Amino acid sequence: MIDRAERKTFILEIAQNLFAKFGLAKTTIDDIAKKARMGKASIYYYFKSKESIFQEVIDKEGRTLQDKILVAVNTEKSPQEKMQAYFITRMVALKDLINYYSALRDEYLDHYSFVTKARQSFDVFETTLISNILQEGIQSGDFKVENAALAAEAILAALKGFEFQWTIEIPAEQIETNINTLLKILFKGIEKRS
Amino acid sequence: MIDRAERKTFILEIAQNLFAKFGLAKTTIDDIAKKARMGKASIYYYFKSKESIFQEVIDKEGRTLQDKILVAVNTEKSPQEKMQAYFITRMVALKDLINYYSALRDEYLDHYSFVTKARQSFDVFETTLISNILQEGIQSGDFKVENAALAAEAILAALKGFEFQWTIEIPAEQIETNINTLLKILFKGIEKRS
DNA sequence: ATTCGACTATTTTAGTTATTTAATCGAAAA
DNA sequence: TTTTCGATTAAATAACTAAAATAGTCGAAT
Repeated sequence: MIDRAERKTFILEIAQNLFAKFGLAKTTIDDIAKKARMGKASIYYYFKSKESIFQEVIDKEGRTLQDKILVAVNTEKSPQEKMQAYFITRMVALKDLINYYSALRDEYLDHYSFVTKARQSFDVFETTLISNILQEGIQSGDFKVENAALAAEAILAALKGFEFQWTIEIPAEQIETNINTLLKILFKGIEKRS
Repeated sequence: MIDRAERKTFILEIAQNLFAKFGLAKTTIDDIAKKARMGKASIYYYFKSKESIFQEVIDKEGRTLQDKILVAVNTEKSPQEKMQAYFITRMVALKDLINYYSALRDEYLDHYSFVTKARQSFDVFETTLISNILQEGIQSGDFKVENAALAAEAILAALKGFEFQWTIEIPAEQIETNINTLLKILFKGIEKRS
C-alpha cells in the first residue's frame, strides 16, 4: 500500500491518452495494460471496471478545467477582465481536454449516468460563475444587468454556440481574437452611445 | 399535364407530415402512397426517388423559413426592431419546421449532399441578413460595431447556442421573453453607461 | 500487497439468409 | 397523351448464427 494512489494516477494518465486517441469504445483494457506494461488483471486490481476508469478520467479532466478557469478568473481584478479570462480559458482549455469535451457532446455517451452528471455539474459551475461575475460587476458599478441569472444563461448559450463552431475548426490563436470581438459586444452592446 | 405541379405539392405535403412524424428512415414510399390514396408506382411518376422527395421537403421548408424571416424583418423599420423580428421569427418558426430543423442538426443526414448544401445556404442567408441589419444600423447611426462580418458570426453562433437549448425544451411564449433579454444585452451591453 | 496466467462470461463482429422496401416496367384506364 | 396501378426486379434492412474479441474473475506466485 505504498503508492497505490500514484500507481492509479499512472494508469489513469495512460488511459487518458488512449481514450483521447481512440475513444472509449475502441480502447480496450488490454491496450491500457500493454501500454502500462502490466497484465490485464493488474488493471482490475486498481479499477473496478473500464467504465470506472473512464469516469475517473472524465472527473479528472473536469476538475482540471474548472481549476484552470477559476485560477484564471481569480487572477484578474475587474469583472470585465474576469469575464474575459473566463471566456478565453474555457475555450482554449476545452480544446485539449478531448475526453471531457466528447463526454459533454457525444450522444452515444448519454446512457452513462456519470456523463450526464458531469454535464449538469459543469453547467451549474459555469452558470454560477458567470452569474457571480455579473453580480460582482453590478455591485462594483461596472455592469448594469436586469436579470443576472437569465443573462448568465444567455451568455452560456452563446458560448456553447461558439464552442461548437470553433473548438474543432479554428486554431487556438484566432479563438482569442474572436472572443475579444464577442466580449466587446457583450460589454458595450452594438448600439451607438450618444 | 393539367396540374402536375399541384399533384406534386399534394404528395409533398403528405410526405412532409410523415417525415415530421416518423423521420426519413421510418417513412416508406408505401406509407406516402397509402396516405395519398395512390399506388406506390404513381409516386414515382412524380418523383425520382425517396431521397428527392425529402430534398424537396427540405428545400420547401427552407424557403418557408427564409420567407417568414424576410417578411418579418422587412415589416420593421428600425435596425433594432429588425434584429428583434429576426431573432424571434427564427426561433419560433424553426420549432415548426421539424424536417428542416432535423436536417440542420442530425448527423446521420450528413452524407446527403443536399442536406449539407441546405445548411451552408441557410448559414450564408443568416450571416448576410445579420450583417446587412448591422450595416444598416451603422449607417443610420443606430449601431456602432467595429467588424460587422465577425459580429454577425458571433451573433449567429449565439443564436445557435440558444436554438439547441430552447427549440426542444421551452414553450414558444417563453422564447420571446428570453430573446428580449438577449436582445437587450446585445443592444446595450452589460457595462453600466456613465 | 501486488502481479499475472489461465479461465469464464459477455459483447462485438462477420457472414448468411429471410424479409422488407425502393425502384422499374408494361399494360390499362382516364 | 397523361396518369394510375399491379406485377416484378433490385437493393437495402433485419434477423439470425457462428466465430472472434473483450470485459471481468480467480487462485497461485512473487
